[in-house]
Amino acid sequence: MKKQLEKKYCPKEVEDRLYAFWSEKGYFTPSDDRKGRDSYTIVIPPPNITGQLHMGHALDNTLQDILIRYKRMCGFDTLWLPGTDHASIATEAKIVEAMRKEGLTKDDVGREGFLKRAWEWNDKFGNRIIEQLKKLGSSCDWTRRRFTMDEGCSKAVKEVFVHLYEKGLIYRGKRIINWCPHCLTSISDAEVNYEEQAGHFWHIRYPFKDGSGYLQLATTRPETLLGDTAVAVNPNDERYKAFIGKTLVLPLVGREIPVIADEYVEQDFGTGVVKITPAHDPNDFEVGARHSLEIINVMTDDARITDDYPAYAGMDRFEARKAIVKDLEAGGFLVKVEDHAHNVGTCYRCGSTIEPRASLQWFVKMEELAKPAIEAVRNGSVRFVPERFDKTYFNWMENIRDWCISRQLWWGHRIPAFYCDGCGELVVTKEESALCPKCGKPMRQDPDTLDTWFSSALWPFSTLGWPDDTEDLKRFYPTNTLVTGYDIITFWVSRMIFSGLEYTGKAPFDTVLIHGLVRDELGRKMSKSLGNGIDPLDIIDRYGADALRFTLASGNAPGNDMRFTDKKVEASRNFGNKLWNAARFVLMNLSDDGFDPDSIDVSTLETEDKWIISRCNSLVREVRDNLDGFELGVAAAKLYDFAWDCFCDWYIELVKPRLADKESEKCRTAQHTLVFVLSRLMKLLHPFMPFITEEIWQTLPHNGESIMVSDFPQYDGALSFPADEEAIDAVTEAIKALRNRRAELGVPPSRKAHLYIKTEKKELFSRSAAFFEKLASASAVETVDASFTGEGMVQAVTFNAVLYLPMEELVDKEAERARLTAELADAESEITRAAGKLANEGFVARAPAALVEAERDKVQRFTEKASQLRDALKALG
RNA sequence: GGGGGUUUAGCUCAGCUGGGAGAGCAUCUGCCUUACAAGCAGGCGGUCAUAGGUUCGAGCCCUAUAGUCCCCACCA
Repeated sequence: MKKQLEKKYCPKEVEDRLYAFWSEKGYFTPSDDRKGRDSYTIVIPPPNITGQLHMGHALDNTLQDILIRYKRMCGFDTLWLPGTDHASIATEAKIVEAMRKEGLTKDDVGREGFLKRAWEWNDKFGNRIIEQLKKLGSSCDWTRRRFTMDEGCSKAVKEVFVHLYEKGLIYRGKRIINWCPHCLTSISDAEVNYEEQAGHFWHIRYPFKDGSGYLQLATTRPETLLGDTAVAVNPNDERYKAFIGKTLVLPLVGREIPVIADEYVEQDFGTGVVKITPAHDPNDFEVGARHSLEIINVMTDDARITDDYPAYAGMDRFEARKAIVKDLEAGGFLVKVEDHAHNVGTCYRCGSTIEPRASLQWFVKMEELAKPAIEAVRNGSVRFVPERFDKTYFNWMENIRDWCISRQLWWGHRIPAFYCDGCGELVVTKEESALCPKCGKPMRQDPDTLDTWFSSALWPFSTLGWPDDTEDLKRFYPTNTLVTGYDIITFWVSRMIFSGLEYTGKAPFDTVLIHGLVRDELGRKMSKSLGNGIDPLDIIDRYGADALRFTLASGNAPGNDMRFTDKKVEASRNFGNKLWNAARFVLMNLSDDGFDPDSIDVSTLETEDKWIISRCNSLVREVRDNLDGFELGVAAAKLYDFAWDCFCDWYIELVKPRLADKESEKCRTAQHTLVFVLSRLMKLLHPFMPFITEEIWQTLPHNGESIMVSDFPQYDGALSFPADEEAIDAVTEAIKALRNRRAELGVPPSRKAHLYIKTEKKELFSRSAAFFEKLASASAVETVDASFTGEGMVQAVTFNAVLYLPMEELVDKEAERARLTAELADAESEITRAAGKLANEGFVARAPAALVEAERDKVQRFTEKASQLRDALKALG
């Protein structure tokens, strides 16, 4: 009984059904009987619970799924561990926004109420992106799904915090941090985007207290003048040396401030005089620290002027700027205003202008942690693919600054530090609450939460049960490949590396596979504000998940950005359809289901069977090599070429005549070869296109219940037939030459012609007569002796084959002469080129012997060819 | 200011450790050849950004220049 497939492949009918099938069978979960084997583990870069699947996720997860499916089929104890990230600031912002629509603020609902809403949000939306990942075909072990705020991850976070604190690597200190007056939290340096804005330089005079004149300086932010506690000049600046140590009176405020000397001031820039506002500028803060200056904060959390300056109190910083400039002008302090473009830091979440602000925050001391992390990459324990990204990494790690980990947010891991309001004692503990060790009173927990990346940094091991010494940790840690975009090497990858080394003593993975960004058709970054994002789910809906996956996996090199166009997906969809139809062909020609798809009796094979099997065998080796080397795009291209060109366009066509006689042994061998090769091809393609390959494989004769858990093909020396490969290559070359010639002459395929072939491999060509009849419109094929001459000469190079195609269309002797003359010229130039190389002593002496031999062979063949052409010209008269 | 990518066919891009330039799309010409028109056959199209250098031999390695994109730092 023959199974039949629909004429066109329809992904929608297949994908959900197969995904459910795999899932029910439990294939995604590492099976117990593989325990003890070499493990292969990937942890997913956890998507934000606020997120929707975008092309970046689609790419990232396609690559991971290809690797994990490949390794699973290779027999590894394979785990792909999924989960989500609580994404503190992003989620909190969304919830605040949702509450705003209800007319509520955070303070209205309180911390408990807010967190309740946040957890509800997670329940409601945290699943969304997980379900979307399934649509892509992701073979994650959902039974091990984790969340950065679940109990285990939270335990790991506390463990690490306490560990680092006790080691002296976490400290609390007053520093300048980036403050977002809209989100009302500190944000890390990495979360600040700089954009150039048109601004001004206000030149202001600061008078000396003793009335002996003034110093002139320039500022882009006159409102910070309220917090000035010094004015600085370069100690080597001859213009100002005399003023160092004198006292100035701060305009509008009246505060007496000193003139100090600091190397930080550049003499050439502006007037060479700088106002110092330690509370509102990172550089000024450093200067202030060096000179023990007072730190005066002049702004509230939401960037309004504090009540300490009644004239401006309550004004927003930009209003205050106007007011202050106006007052400076009125007071005669303002000298001039210049236009000045400068970079302004903005919040990556909301775009508000960042206010640098001195405040009390928690920091991780990075220098000591960074050293082993740098070493791990330098000595190869962790490898970036492509390699060049280690430079990005080194650049960041070698210039690392302390990491501000406290956030003034509620959604996140609360800092496990407790204060005693009575005596000011500080306790850091893993416990839920604490009593003051000095006065015994209940302590108050720090209200702040940790940077999202603090928990993400622990992801490769916290998800496997660390700090407990769990079975999973032993079985799957360290993980193997981390797949992510180059945009988060510094945020995330670097932090996982130092964390893994510090807490587990091992690098968390051995390879970091970096991919680029998916851009739109015009090469622009996909973004919400541009509205140019392409929804992967929409693409899946229109073309199928396999088409999307194949598109993302092919046509670009690791680490490079790619442009996404519907055209590319169409090409992939067409490829899927091609496979589908190849399978239909094989099935409709299958006379029984008894063929073993996994082995074949080599002794029964015809030359063309050996040709395709041998080609397929080389393909197996190459694809394995490419996948092992993370060259997924190269592997995809080879599979595409083999499937379309070798298998469909040649092998199937070559074998069609044999399939006509269902009773013959040759037919059965062809059927078996078709099944054998197609089945192997499906396995090789399965990591890339899991759905269609499973569907086809299931329909073909098969061993086992799913391609997903079948064995990935292995190179087999017994399936290598170089002589047969060369033979069929010679035949196809001749066929192409004939087709070419016929097309040039405009002869329709219906016009058959008698073919004479002169060759040193008579047996091969006469045996191949059917191929020439089927594929080169020959009416009959006759092999002839070397003495034969005739009209319509067509040449192939291999085996000195010369084909004669006598046709009425050739009567134009002049045209024929011109063509032969041109071919002769080509042949002669080939001879000249090769002979020239051989005449080069350096080449003969230093090039590999095989290469030299090949050139000699060429000279011989083309000499032969040229001689044939001359004969043909002579015969033409 | 520091670092990195990229420049190959009309378009989008491959080209792994140097050994005669490839694919898809587009375009042109012929084909419904009983798996596939989402297809088949054939063609057109490239001084591999520029200038030097190393080498018997360079798209690939080195140096410089130009265009373009990105990352990091951030000048009051």
